[in-house]
Amino acid sequence: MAQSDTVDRILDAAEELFAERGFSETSLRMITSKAKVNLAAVNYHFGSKNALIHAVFARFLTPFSATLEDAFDDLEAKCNGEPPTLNQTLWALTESAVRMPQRNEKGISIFMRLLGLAYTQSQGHLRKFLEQEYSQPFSRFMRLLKEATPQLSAVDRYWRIQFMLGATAFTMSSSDALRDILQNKLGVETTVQEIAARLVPFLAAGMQADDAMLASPAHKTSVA
Amino acid sequence: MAQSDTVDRILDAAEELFAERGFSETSLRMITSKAKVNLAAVNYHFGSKNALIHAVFARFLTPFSATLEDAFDDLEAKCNGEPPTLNQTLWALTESAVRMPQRNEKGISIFMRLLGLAYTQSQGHLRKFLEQEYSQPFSRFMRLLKEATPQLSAVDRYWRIQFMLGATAFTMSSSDALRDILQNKLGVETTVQEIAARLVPFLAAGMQADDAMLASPAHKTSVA
DNA sequence: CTGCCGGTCAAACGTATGTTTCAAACAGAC
DNA sequence: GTCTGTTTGAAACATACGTTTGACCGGCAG
Repeated sequence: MAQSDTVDRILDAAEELFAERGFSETSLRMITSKAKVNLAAVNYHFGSKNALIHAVFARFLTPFSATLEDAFDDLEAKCNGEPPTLNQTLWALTESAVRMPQRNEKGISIFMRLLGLAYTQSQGHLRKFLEQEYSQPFSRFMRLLKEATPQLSAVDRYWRIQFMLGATAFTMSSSDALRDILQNKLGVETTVQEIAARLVPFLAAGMQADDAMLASPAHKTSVA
Repeated sequence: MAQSDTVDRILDAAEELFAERGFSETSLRMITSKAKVNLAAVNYHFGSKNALIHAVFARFLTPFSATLEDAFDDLEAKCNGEPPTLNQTLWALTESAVRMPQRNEKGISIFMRLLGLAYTQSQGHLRKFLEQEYSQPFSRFMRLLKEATPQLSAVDRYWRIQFMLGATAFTMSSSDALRDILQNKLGVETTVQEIAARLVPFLAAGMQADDAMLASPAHKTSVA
């Protein structure tokens, strides 16, 4: 699972602990004892705890954003000229995520949880780091979304994108727990891929919802 | 804004600081100095920091769950026998939330953010507290959702409820930041009520999405 | 062999945290 | 006024944290 190299052992342990417990709630001492390295090693190799957090993200996010750019290239090439549909865009994203080489069986769900935490725990430094390091693929994804939903007003699209992000980040960030619950209650096994396969139609439908009715709940009695 | 009573001043300050910075990232000294009370007052009146967190939630959640039960009562009475629709159920929830008497102008958005944090920050004690204190209205909401979506399999419904929760918790938990961004980018003002009014159709559409296509992305080229 | 250098180690540093202590101030009852 | 129980106040406590230090090790060039 882990190379004997100190740096990788630290990254592996940190990744897992951060995902389990959050950033502030995970101490360097937990990390170094799980990684079986000396406490000082973190500051020696990374400089600070914050820098370690950044490194954990960079290790996954850098190859991922490259993969994603490729997927978007392919998609746009295949559509020559026409803007890709919403479904196509969403699938390009989820497939890129799923296809990433995974360090272990938990792999992607760990990282989804980290992304969710990054958004929720208002760690200023992290948000700044992610924004200025990975703004390009993010902007591109936003542009594709815009072109795939020309019928939406800018404001509607803005909010619905937030809703999509929320459903995704939240679900993925607790996908382990949710999978376990489902396993116990209904005896069903689930993979991250299957969750994604359920999530995408949900998102696409919500994104393209027809909101004839808005603002007031006067239509409470209206149809399903 | 706040009574001169020590307990309330602590609760007000804690509520605001927790919402801004999270639980672990907010120290008792921040709270007591913002509330202009002595440090020891927290442990005197509440017993511990965790108990203070619980009290912050209870102050809002207890009256809210009562309001919600009433709303569900009304709804079921109005439908005599027939199960309420998905839209009706969702609106009953959001209206109950919006109608809660608010301590100040931030009111509900602060509390939405706290609820989001409660779910994300894996503070074991908090989740346990919420589950065993407010399980009844929660179960009732789940039952209504089930009756409003009989066409869904148990597994589908399970996941889609998670998606709804995610979109809601996530959006509300960062609703302040999102509102500010929107204000700066598009010059649009937004209230929590308006966000809810956009969210509900999104959720309803996603919940009732027709997933003829599932599992495999072979239909990548299929329609919007 | 000597000198060096990247890496590891145990120990300590300074600071911040949640909690406790105990005396002082207060309020209401008698 | 005095007594009694409750609430505040300043200070200390013990612990945990992120970070720094300086000694130590092992391989390798000269």
